[in-house]
Parts: sequence; structure tokens; C-alpha cells
Amino acid sequence: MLRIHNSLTKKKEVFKPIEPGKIKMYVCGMTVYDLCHLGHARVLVVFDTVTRYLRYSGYDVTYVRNITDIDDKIINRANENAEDYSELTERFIRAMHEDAAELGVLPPDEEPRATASMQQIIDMVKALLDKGFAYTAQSDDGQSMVQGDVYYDVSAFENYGKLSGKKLDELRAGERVAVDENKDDPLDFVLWKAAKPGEPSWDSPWGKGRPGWHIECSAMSTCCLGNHFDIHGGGQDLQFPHHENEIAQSEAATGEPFVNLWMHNGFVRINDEKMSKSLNNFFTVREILKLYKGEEIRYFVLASHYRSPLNYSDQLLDNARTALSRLYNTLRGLQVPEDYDENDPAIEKFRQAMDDDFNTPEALAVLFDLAGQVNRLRTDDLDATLQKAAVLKKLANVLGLLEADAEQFLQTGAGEDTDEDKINALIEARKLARENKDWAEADRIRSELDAMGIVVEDKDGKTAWRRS
RNA sequence: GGCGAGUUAGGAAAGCGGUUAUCCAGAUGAUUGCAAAUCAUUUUAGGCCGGUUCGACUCCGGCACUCGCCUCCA
Repeated sequence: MLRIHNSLTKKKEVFKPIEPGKIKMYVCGMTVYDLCHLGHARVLVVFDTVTRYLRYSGYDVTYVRNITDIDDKIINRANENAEDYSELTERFIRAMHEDAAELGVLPPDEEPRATASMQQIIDMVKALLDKGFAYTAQSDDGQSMVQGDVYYDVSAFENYGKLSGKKLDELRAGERVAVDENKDDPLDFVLWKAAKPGEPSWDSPWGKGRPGWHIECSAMSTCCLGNHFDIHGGGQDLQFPHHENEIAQSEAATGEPFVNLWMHNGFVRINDEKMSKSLNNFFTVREILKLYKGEEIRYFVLASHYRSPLNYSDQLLDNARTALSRLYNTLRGLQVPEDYDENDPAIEKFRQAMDDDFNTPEALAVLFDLAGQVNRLRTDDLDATLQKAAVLKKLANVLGLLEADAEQFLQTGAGEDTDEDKINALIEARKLARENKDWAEADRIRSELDAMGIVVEDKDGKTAWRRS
């Protein structure tokens, strides 16, 4: 029985899809004006793992993750670079896809882009105007004031604040909301923004302009998944105002409930502080990939529960590396069969862990228990060893781990190339020395390899090597 | 100020009202020419103060501290 924490009710709930056997899930993706940092990596990995597990559990999942490819930051960055905004976004979309692949993140079923969804966005803004949830307002187009902006009227939506637990009065009492004279209420937010000269723009009934940030997700999600769907996810920082506004827009426009279950992953932190662009304390995925493999980063992310804060440090990545090596060491040298025993008790434990709000740390513990069993069995019962190993590999694969060949994984470093010829030559030389019982020479070669970051292991009459 | 989350051993991180979480690090033993890998055993816990209970890390109350949201953010 799958239970998931719902941000809307702040409780774990038994999950029940709208349509039996099917799950429709939307996750807010990147705004593509820069490289992905570790916080983005967490969203990618977490919801990829959720999707993989839901599919493993037998659900037919439609996973949609959007790309925000037009907004103020993109325009500003393109201006700074003196390049067309679409060149900028194409570049970072490509980079994002590369990073995702390195992290073992499968592509979503659909990846809608804001700029390719203008008709749906305009239709939704129209619907909101028609139903009295929005109003047009004056805007400075660079030359004169025109009636080119459209705002959402938060006071018209009675449940505003239900996701974030905020009340309109309390929000107004806060002094952090910038006062904009064109708005009726400081909390109203823009649906359609009139273009200034030279800005990228799209035709609309309100003149040339571009969508506000929140409306695109309402439009793209309902467009791909229908007015009412099962799960909507994203980082915790999107809960307010972004997701709150999505609910207000979608439910007002369609008159239907929007999303049954909201999932929010916790932040990545560094020195007990949120990692973010604005604090400028972020590490990009690419920087980390120079030192650690994508799968090591993935393991690091999954070693904490998705709703907990995740602290970043080199030591923790080192820890993830060693832990993952233990699993790969276990599979090393085994011809693990595809078929596995579905009645293995570990599978039930694994499912219980994952069914409990995707408890990946607990699920990893099950993998390590299996690894222990495999290592104990392998000295005298190859058949049983392979059976357990098959279960281990299968369950790890559900988490997007242990998909690589063990030997290859252990012999590949992050970033740099391996000079295999040199390594093999040294190992051959050491083999000769050992045959002659010249232990001094054998050990000298071993320390030479060690200095190269190579560990040699003599077992079963053969010498294997791996990266340290 | 409003709202929310958290505080577990040397580090990380879970479950659980009484039985070994797990991973990394450390110790000892087995194995090894010596190592590595692996196995076995093992040392460090539950912010503080009360309460409930035969029994609390686990439930309840208070306090302290940390973090987040309330503005763009994954």
C-alpha cells in the first residue's frame, strides 16, 4: 500500500490514482538561463526515482516535466551575452539533458516548453478574464502607457493560500511584497506581460507580450495531463507562490480540482544554508561531475529522504563513492541473471520502504543487506549467490543504481581517462615478480599503481584492479 | 511578526513503545606472501526539562537551538 506525503494536507496519505492503474504526474523543471546546480539535480533524481518506482509497482505513469524557456532572467541573460534568447535557452536545454543523463535520469514522457505552448497559455488567460478572475492593467511599453498587462485577482479565488497555509490578510500585512501601482492588490500576479521594445514577444488579444511564470505551468500541465491529475511535484521553494498560483489559475479557469497530491522535495544545503542562485553558494552539476561520477551523485541524493534537507560536502560525496563501490564490488565477477526470485524476502522489505513515502535510505539499507548475503554465499554456493545478486541488481535498478557493468564502473574514474595499457603492463610486471616471489618488487609496483590511483586485488589466482 | 520543518553515535542517515537499522570512519580476528576486497566480532547514540507507561530515542507538554517559507529560486 503506497503512502505519499501530500503537501496539501501535510500528511502521508494512501495513494489512490484518479484512474485505476494510471498515474499522471507533472514536475516543474528548469528555467534554462544557466547550468543546473545540485538543487536541480535533486529534483531530477528524486522524481526520476519516484517514476521508476511507480512503474515498477505496476502503474502506467505519464511523467511530464516542463522547461521554462522564456522569462525575465532569460531575457536579461541573453541581453548581457548579446545573443538571441533562443540560442541561450537551446544551449542550456542541451546542457540540462546531458547532466540529467549523467545522473541516470530518464527523459520524461513529455517535456513541454513555454514558448511552444502559447496558444494554451493565451486560452487560459482568456478563460480567467471571462470568468472574472483576472483583469487587464496599464503597462509602460517603452513609449506610452498601454492596456497590455493581465493580472490574476487573488481576492476572487476563495481558496487562495490552501497549499502554503497562508492567509491573504497575513500576506498583505507582510512588508515584503513590492507595491505595484498597476495592480489592484499587491498580491495579484501577472498572467500576461506586455513586451517592451526589443523583447521577445507573442501576439495576444492584449497586444504583444509574454506569459507570466505561473500561468505556463497551469497551461502546460492541464494541456498534457488534463484538468485534474494525480501528482504535481517540485522543489519546496516553489510551494509559494508558484504552486499556490498554479492552483488558483487552474481551478479558476477549469472549474475542476487541479491536483490531488503535491510533492515537494527539500533543499540542498551547504554549511546549513540553502544552496541557491541568489545566495551564490551553489555547485553546478558539471563542476561536481569533474570529481564524482553521476551515479555517485545520484547515490548521495538518494541516501537522504527526499523531504529532508540534504547537506553538501566533499566528505559526503566521498562517503557515497565508497558505499556505492561496496555494492559494485559485490556484483563484480558475477554473471548476474536477468531473472530473479520475486518472492525473495528482500523485495517485500524494499517495497515497504519505498511504499512509505519513497523512503530511499531504508531501501538502500535493504540493498546492503542483500550485498552482505551475496558476499557470504559466494564462497561456497554460486547458484544461491547469483540468485541473490539478481535481486540486488533488480532492486538497485529500480532506484536507477547499479545499471553499469561492475568491472567497468570500478575501473573508470570521474573526469580523467585511464591509461589502461600502462596499468596492464605494470600488473604484468608485478605478476612476474610475484611468481618469482620477489615481494619487494611486487610491492614496489603496487605502490607505483597506488600513486596512480589504482588499487590491485589478488583473488582467485588472478589480479584485478580498480580506481581508488 | 505569521506559518512550517528539524535536533539520533566520530561523520551521514532510517525504522521502531521492549529484539543488530544501514553506509562511511575506528578496533580486533579470519583470509592474504603482504595488501585489497570480503566475512566475523566490536567501540561511540537519541538537544534539555517534565509527564504517560512495567518499560520511551520512539507518545504528550514545555524550553533551547537550527533551518526554511512569507520576494526571484529546484
